[in-house]
Amino acid sequence: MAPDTTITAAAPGKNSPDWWRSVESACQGRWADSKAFEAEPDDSRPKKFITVAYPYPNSPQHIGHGRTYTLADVHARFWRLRGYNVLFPMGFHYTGTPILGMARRVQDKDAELIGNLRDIYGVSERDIGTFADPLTIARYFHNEIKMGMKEMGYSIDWRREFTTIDPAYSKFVEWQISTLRRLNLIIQGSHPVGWCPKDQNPVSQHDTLGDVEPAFTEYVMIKFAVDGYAVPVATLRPETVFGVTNLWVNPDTTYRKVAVSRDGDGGNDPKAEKWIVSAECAYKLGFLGYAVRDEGEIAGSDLVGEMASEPELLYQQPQQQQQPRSNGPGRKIPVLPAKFVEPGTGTGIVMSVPAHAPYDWQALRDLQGSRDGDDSIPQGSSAAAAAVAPPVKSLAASVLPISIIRTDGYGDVPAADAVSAIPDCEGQSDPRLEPATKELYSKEFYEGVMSRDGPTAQFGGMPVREAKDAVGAWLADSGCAEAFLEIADAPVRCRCGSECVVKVLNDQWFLNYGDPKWKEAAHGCLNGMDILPDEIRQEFAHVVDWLHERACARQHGLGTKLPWDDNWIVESLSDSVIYMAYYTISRFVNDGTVTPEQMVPEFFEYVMAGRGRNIGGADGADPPSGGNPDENLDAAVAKWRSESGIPDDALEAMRREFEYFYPVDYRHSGRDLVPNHLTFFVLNHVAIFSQEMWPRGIVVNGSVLMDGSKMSKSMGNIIPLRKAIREFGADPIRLAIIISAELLQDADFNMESVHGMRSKLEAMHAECVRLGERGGEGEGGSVGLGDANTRQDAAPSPEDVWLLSRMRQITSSVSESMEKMRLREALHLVLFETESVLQWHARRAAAKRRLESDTHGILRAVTTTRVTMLQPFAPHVAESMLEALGYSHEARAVAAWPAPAGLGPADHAALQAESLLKSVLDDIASILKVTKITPSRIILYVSGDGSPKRAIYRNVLQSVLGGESSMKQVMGGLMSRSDAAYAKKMPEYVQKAIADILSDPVTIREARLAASGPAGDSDNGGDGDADDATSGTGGTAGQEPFSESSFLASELPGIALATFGAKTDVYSEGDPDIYDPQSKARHARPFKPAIFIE
RNA sequence: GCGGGAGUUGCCAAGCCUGGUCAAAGGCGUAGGGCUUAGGACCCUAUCUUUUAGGAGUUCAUGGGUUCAAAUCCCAUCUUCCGCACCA
Repeated sequence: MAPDTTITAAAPGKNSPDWWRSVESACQGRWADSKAFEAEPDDSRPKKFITVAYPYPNSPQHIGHGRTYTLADVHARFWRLRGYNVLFPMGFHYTGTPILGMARRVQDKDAELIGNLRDIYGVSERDIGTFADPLTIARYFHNEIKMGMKEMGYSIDWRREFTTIDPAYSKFVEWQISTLRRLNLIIQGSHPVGWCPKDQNPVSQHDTLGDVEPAFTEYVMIKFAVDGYAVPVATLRPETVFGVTNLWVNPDTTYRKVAVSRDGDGGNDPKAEKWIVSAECAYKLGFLGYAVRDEGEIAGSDLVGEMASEPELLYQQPQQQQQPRSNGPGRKIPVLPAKFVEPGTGTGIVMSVPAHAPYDWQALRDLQGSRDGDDSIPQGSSAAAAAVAPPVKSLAASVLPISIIRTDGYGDVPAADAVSAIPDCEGQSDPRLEPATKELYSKEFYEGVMSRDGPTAQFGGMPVREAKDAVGAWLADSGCAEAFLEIADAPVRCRCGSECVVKVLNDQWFLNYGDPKWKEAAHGCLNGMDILPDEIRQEFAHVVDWLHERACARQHGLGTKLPWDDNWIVESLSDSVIYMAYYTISRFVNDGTVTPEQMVPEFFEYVMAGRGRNIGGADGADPPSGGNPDENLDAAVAKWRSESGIPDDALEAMRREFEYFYPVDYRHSGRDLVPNHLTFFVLNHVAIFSQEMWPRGIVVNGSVLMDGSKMSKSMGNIIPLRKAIREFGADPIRLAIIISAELLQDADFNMESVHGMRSKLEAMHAECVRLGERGGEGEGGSVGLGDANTRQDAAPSPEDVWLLSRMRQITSSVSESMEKMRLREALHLVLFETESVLQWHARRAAAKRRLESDTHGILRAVTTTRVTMLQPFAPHVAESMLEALGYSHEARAVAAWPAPAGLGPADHAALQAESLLKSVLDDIASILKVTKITPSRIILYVSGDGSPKRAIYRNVLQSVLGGESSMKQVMGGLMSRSDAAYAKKMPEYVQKAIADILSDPVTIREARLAASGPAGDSDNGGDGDADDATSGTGGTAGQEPFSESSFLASELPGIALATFGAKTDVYSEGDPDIYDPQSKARHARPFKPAIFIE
């Protein structure tokens, strides 16, 4: 006897963590020894290829990661038990930037990061010391995660493991990206990114202090002119350009005069323009694709009082001739001072639209403040106004608002309305102007319409929300305006401390997901896929529609270089979209069958696209199966093959491996990857592979909450998986994860639940030990239910028949749930539903004083079935349970998923009989509860076999089963039957019969129809049609009709005595010797006996 | 804004697709009991209101509607969570 088998069969002792560890390590050792999960092509078996998104090794796994992998593992194990050849592999995603960022932070001795590593992730000081090297980090956590996966019992084929920086993988990515380019799906263009000027790096959320995602504000920069200089203003509301009355500069700021050029350098480019902007703006322009050369400064105060020209475009429009704007065409507008102008925002110069912008309105009022006779001057602004130089004041006084947008609920000058709604406004620095501005903007944006007359005539009647873009485009097309991007939630700081800017990258490579043909193919693929759960399907469809160009290359980080441009590295989501195919050959890389040098693009074309297999050759039967026909390529591959140096048999083995396992049957991942990875996965497959290699299924799961709240480092509620395994055991954790929520829901994980699962499993195991100690006829044989019917005597007990029937139902429900990945439901059935079924059986058996030897056979059989179904969920302890039940090593190794048929036919008659028994017990209990009597005798009156109620009941049953369940319909049906016209006299009974029937499950109804007498017994000929339709149901056709009175007389007294401590008599309604002191018997209805208790 | 979810009896959470088996699973909490006097261990019972006969009443965000029948289907409203790109 092998030592491992003795370890696991023992019951858990006092120290349950030790016991769990021993069970787990024994099982895991056995799996490894028997290479249980090393899948090879096998044409005699159907295959399933199940994959999960591989982990990024920048932290250890926690429970949240554990969920996705556990779901996938249960899935893989389930199909394996169903006889499929399942491949379930794993890799590690090294490419990307976060690990680089971590390494940099370790170098910088970042206290927060080091604290987290030490306290939350439990990394030793010594190891942390080595983390200055990014690869060391990746390898450390790679190992950590892998150990955790093994300890969780994931059924992974580890021979195929790889990392995304392996040279061979890089070759694969080169092939992928070159293929996409050959198919013209990769394009080049410009693209803005958050940028750290010091590191010369794009920044993302991981790279910023406080993990802020750099977001952009897109301004329209409109160029006014002063003295031969362009004076650009940045605005979010380009449509208001028609209402500009003046410009604002900050008088305390020193502006820069700069030479700006789109290309070349600002100084020497003859086309360079001279601009005046704030120093901050000049700096930012340098990152936005402009060449900027400083040519001196000018004080804001010196700009005040200058007159600016608006863009020519605005007064060239013929429409405006009808009603010239106040200052006339080609008008000049004054430059005025305002303190609210921030040099760090936009260009540091602002256009003023006093009719529609509360700040502008108020700032003008502040300047005009001392005007005589105006008693509406806000308090507090007089002092400021007094300081305004007289020429400026008179300039300001000449400015009149130009109204250009009509909005319901506002007057001609909405900004004035908005400001006057602020009591005692304290001038342009009043903080209440901010919300007022937001509100007015929002109202005008959604409800406003451009005025039909005046300067806006060209856009007259257009809703503002459309005019905004239309005017912006109109200005830009004419060269009067340009886009200006700025960090929205500034300042965003890089981890190095410097402030980030927006940088426009000019030669960025994009995957053109906007290509309509590509989208169409992706939709086609999705439509044919099994998406679990199906609710998420429309989300995929929407993402496909919504995707457009996506950057697929970056300049820094770990990864594979673009084959045609080694300044760029393949972006790390783009290098992970078809890698499942790589699993089919990675074991050949790992064992040295093929070397990275040999893995040229032609290699992949041969193995994965089937090219070059029949050129000049053998059968010509296989057309090239690549998704993209290309004869030159075929020829090239054929040529390559003859000189590749890879032995034919090795090459064929790889091709066979790919052909056998591909496509992916199910791809598992978290819900967060739906809008990116999972959709890219589909898109890239349809682009690169031929249709028969397109993925067949996706399984999406929700995230994990810890005790109801999100897991986060700051809350300290991250529990590393390996720590949890040590404490509770892998199987209890697996079950707690599965039982906590259905697939798409967020799972609320908590330790109590793990605890509960552990005791549940321990109790089950103890039961197995008990059953196993008695031995069993199936001992050493196959694991199954062949020994279920072990009773030697002829007639099995009703409760045994019932138990087997229920198990059959449960088994088929579990199978169905598993196929749809409703694992929570499946596990619930295995654990709890089965439990309550067994409890009822035990109660029945105990009431009959059946001996253990009598029930042992059936209990062992049922428990075996249950444990078999538990295997995918709790693989370790289930194996130990099977062993405890007495099954040999060999039998356990092949223990297959139970087929419902193995339990014999479900006996609906037995199901309905037990249901009757239970409802009678419930009725007795509720009578006792209400009356509070202590029963000494219970008398039952069963509706008489020949009573008219039976005939009515049967007819009603037929009506209801036939879909007619309203009183009207049922009565109509009854009337048409000659003998049932009797029903007319007892409509209230008919009503009750309908209610009785509707309160039973359909299977019970059907069984009762079959049980309520042979077809046609109460019919005077004629309508045999209805009877034929139902006579076969319930599996009791040809048997004796079910007799309520004899069933209850034999089965009820024992259990009633055990339950209520009273003896029971059962009478039929019409019995001559009936004991019925309170005339209860007349209340008896079929399957609802009347009860009298004394 | 665009898109996708969610709102159930003290809490968490099933059920809704396939309307009647739903006063509504399961877990937690609470109360009582047992295990006989260690345990944050285990087991049983109860847990919307009402009821001395198995019954009745009122519930499943809110308001309408469809139906013999609605937590479940339809419409509207309110509240709330998540994703929106170069980032794994």
